[in-house]
This record gives sequence, C-alpha cells and structure tokens, in this order.
Amino acid sequence: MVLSRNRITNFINQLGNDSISALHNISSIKSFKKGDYLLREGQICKCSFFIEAGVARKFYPNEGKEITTQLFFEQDLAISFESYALQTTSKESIQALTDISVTVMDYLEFQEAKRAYPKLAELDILLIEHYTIWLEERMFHFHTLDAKERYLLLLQNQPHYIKKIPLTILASFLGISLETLSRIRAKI
Amino acid sequence: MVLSRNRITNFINQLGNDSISALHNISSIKSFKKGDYLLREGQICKCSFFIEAGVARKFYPNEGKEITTQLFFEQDLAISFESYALQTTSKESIQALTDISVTVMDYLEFQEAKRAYPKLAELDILLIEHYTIWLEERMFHFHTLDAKERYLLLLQNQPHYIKKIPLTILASFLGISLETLSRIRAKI
DNA sequence: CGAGGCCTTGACCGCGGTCAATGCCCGTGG
DNA sequence: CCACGGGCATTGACCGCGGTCAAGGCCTCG
Repeated sequence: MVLSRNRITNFINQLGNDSISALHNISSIKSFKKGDYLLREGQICKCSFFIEAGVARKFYPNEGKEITTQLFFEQDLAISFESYALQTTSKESIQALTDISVTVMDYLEFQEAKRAYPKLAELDILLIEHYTIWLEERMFHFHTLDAKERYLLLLQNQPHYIKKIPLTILASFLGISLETLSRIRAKI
Repeated sequence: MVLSRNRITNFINQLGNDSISALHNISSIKSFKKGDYLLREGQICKCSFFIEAGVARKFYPNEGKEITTQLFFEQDLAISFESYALQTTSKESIQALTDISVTVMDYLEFQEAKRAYPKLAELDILLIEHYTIWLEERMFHFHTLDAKERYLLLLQNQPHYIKKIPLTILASFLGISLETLSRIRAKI
C-alpha cells in the first residue's frame, strides 16, 4: 500500500506543467456537510472526489442494513469504482461522515484530458492499481484475520479517526455485527 | 462482469493493425503441464499469461494451507496483480491445474509498447478495470452470500470445469473448509 | 495387491450472529 | 432548567454455521 501510494506522489511530482494545469482546469473544490451524499445509489458516478479534509464512506444496502465498503480519509480518492469505470448506475452511495471538502473532477473531462496528455493516462493507471491493491489486501485480511485482528489493524492504520466513526458503520466495514465490535472494544 | 468483458473485446476489435502487430511482436505461445508453476511465490511477476486453453489457479500459503485466490479459465488473463503492477516479489504462485497453453507477454515490453501506442495504454486500463470489478464482486459475494450460495454461484458460472478441480482447491477459493464443501455437495 | 491421494462422514465446538433489554448521551421543547 | 425522546452503544442469553479432528471409504496407479 505504501509503495503504490509513493509511486503516485512521485509520479505527480514529476509531471509537466501542462499536465498539471490540464488537471486544474477540470477540477473544482466543493464542501459537504456531515451526512450529505456525494453520490446516491442508482445514480451514475460522473465525477471523482479527492478528499482534502474530513472523512467519508461508501456503502450499499443489503437486507435492510447498510454494508460499508470503504472509508475515505484525507488524500483518498472517493468513487464508486464500477459505476465510474463503466458509467453505469451505482449500487453504492458515498456519504460524508464529517463536514468535508473535496476536489471534484468530471469523468468525461478527465477522459478527454487523458487523450491530450498521455501522462494523465499513466496517472490513471497508477490510481486504479492503487485501489486494486488495496482491495486485494482487504480480501486477504478477510481470509486470514479474525474479527478482532481486523479491528486492531484498522485502529493501527487510522488511530485518531476511528473514534469518531459510529460503531455501526465501522462494524459493517469490518464485516461483523455492531454487538461483536462492541464486545471486542470492551476487551480492549 | 459481462459488460466490462464486452468492452474489452469491442475495444480490441477496433484496434488499428499497428497496435495489434505491436502486441503480436511481444507475445509468444507456451505450454505447461498439469501441476507446473507459471509463477512461484517470491519471484517477480515479469509477464502476463493469457489462457488459451486449460485451467490454472493463483494461491498463497497461509498457516500451512494454500488459499486459492483466483481460478483462470480460457480467455482469462493470469497475473499476480500487485507483483506485476509494482514489479515486486509475489506473495502468490500461479499453477496449471490441467495441461494448458498460454500467450505470454513480457511486462517491460508491454510498458514500452504502451508508450508507442497510446491505444494499448487504454487497453491496459480496461483490463485492470475488469479485474478490479471482478474483485469488488468477489468481496460483495463474501459479504452477502453464505458458503452454499457462493458454491452454487460458482457452479452456475463455470459448470463443466468445476468437477475437474480438486475439492481442496475449490473450497479454499470459496473461503470454506473442504469438509464443509463436501457436505454442501452431498445435499445437492 | 498395496499405498497414497482425495473425498466423505460423524462428533464436537467456538466464533460471531440475532434478539432483546438496558444504559448513556444529547438535543429539543415545555 | 429539567424532562423526555431518539439515536447509538453495551451487555446478556441463546444458537447456528462452519471449522477442526479423526476415522473410514474409494480410486488410481505403480
């Protein structure tokens, strides 16, 4: 994870000014209040959201409950991947968990920019690879760690944010019930 | 899944001859015997394997057992993703489950080809997206389906191959013990 | 014919889920 | 300012899915 993240920052640092300004031209900053939706289930994910400050989550409904599939912290790129890539309706919603500010970039404009600046297509690949590696790691953890170990790992990676996120959301992200998570916490 | 697969075939069909022949120039056909390794844990995944015929799997060792993370059928692209993308040592191995023939393409040569033919960079994105969407779907199934439902889904998608794959491998791919899978089968 | 792989079946158990009661915190209105 | 209500967290009782351990069956191939 760290490696693929570094690859991205290094790549951006050595991008030419033309590529950079192309990105700026199609970006804008927006703010959302806690609880606001950046994307609703059923819509098409027509833009990407780069989190500048705050926390958000991605989730989908299942049997009356919400399953949280991803937590977004600062410097994360928030999209509903399949919906964004295929431009189809999204099964997932994206919601602000705190007041947040994000850099929004339009899907179509980014596609055009990639054609004009091949470096941006390379960047796109790095970003997708980063998400894919994260996903593989997540699968890996589900197979090899039990509930408590997964929680401790999350705590370790995001120590100060975790306390602010409702237990219900954390639990569904970890793939366990909120009662189980509460019991795990009770035992330190 | 079907959608993202079609996107790829459509894209390839409308590729120019120059891109196509660039691909051919860096590809070669190889055969492997049942049980052979296409990639061993600890090596760097320096090429991709497009399965022309036969079945293969990807797995990693965990606590004395092997966890199978992916089954490759005809027309699938077999790589150890993180190792391939970052060119780091692989945690996973890739192994032929039957005699297979594959089209091998070198990583570095493909990287060069992408620079020369931007269309190939686009193709690369489609291929990665396909894998990522598959992975998301796999996570989704682990969260929403129980052991039996996951097995039935696999049966449905790959009806004729499943019978030839050892139970142990299928079970670990489904994230269950071989005993449980055996019991599921017994109850039809 | 015997040995080793692979699969099946049984007995048992524990992790984590569900259901339900209770507690706690906080915002709102009387 | 206090009382009430709602949302969220805690805790207990119970249970079932699926794991582990172990014994036995069945091919296949040397």
